[in-house]
Amino acid sequence: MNSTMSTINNELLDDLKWRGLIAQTTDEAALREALKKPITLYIGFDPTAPSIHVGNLVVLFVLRRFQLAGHNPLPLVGGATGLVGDPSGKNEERSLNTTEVVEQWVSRIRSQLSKFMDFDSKVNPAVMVNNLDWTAPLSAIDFLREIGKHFPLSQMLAKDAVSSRLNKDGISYTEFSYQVLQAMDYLELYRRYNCTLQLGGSDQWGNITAGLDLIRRVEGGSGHAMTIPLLTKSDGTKFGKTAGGAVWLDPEMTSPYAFFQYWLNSDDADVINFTKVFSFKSRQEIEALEQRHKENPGAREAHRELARELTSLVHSPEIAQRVEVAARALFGQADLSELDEATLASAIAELPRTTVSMSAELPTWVDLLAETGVVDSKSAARRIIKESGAYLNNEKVPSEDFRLEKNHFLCGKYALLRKGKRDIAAVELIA
RNA sequence: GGCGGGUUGCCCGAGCGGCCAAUGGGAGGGGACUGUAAAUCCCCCGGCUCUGCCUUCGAAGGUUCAAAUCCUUCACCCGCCA
Repeated sequence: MNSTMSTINNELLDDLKWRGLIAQTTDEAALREALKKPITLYIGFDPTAPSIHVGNLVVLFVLRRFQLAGHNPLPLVGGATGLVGDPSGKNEERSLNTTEVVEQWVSRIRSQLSKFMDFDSKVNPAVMVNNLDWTAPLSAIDFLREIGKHFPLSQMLAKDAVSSRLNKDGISYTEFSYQVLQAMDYLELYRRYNCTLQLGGSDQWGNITAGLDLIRRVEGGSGHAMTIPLLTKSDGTKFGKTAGGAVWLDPEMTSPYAFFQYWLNSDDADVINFTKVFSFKSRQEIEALEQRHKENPGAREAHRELARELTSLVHSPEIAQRVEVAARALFGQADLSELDEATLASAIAELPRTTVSMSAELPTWVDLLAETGVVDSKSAARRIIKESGAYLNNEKVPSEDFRLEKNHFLCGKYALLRKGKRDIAAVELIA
């Protein structure tokens, strides 16, 4: 991200509203007024996994929109809060990760966050912060005297995240304290950077307002809170989940090919909403796109645009280009045997794959599919064959013990395994 | 502390000595129809060296030819009484 920053954009809140990105704010008129000048704002990301996922992108992109509008973003990675565990939205206590693991996740997430912010702007550079920096040096006694003293227990217990847990399986003192840590972050950023806005998912409201209370009590200051709605899909299922789990940004965890496919396969009913949330196209562009989508959904133009834009942003324009070409080759009507070796090789490079040796007897389709991880077990692979959803080079696999032969390899080297309509893997024959 | 109820496959939830890898629903998967969409219909849905074998019904023991189902202890949850 290196474009020159636009001047302060008074339309920001209206644009966010139009995109459906505002769930709740503190005094909106006051926030609107404050946004006429550049302000400093933050969002926290806790290291609960080695990578952030597409769900996290929703709020991260809102932070980016603020920066594009001329404000000063502080992406925060929760090196401290990640060690404690946020009870918000969780109905049971989570087990703690080791400090080594969290430390490693912090550094990975930090570098992921970096890709979406401009740290070199002369006007409003982003500043990466880690709450471990001010939390770790604090002693338990100081914490209790300087911070804890300002938290009335009645208010802490009234927070949704806490009270719902008290009515269920209970909550540990550790997770109970989470809101205090997050409140302390806001206070600390208020002091250090005059940060006066915290963004977060809608389940963060309680934690954010805890911070506002603390700022008022300790500094007599005030700030704003804004939450972003949970993104939902039209069919009611969770956004950002596939059969294989979350859609991650880390290319090792979700391949760029799979990432691209995830967006390309969005429901027609969702694709425009997703575009509003994830695309940095203007309202005019999106409305025009929506028009074309409605007229001819089968063209999948909106899907393609969304997949392209996001894959370019998250991975790179080159990678986006590559996986799109690969997908086109693999899904094209064209006979696979007509693909030239270079096209085939680069398409296959994007797929889950395995290799077999020329010397030994060639394995069965079942073994190979299980090996690539497209199915969970060989039983599952056999089942697919029985249900006639198994393909080798786009031809149906007839029986369970179907074995590959040398002449199956396209260009003498590659074979394509497919499960169902769109799950593809590759086998490479090596000497 | 006392009494009673519960803990089942990814989730919810039946089963209460053999016919149980375990009813049903949801999620998920395959097929048909399409547009690498949705809806709909049909089928599948623990694993394996697959006409059989192995591992699952909170944990560990026990009774029995045979247990998810009975007994004992432990852990956690939920009621009612103190």
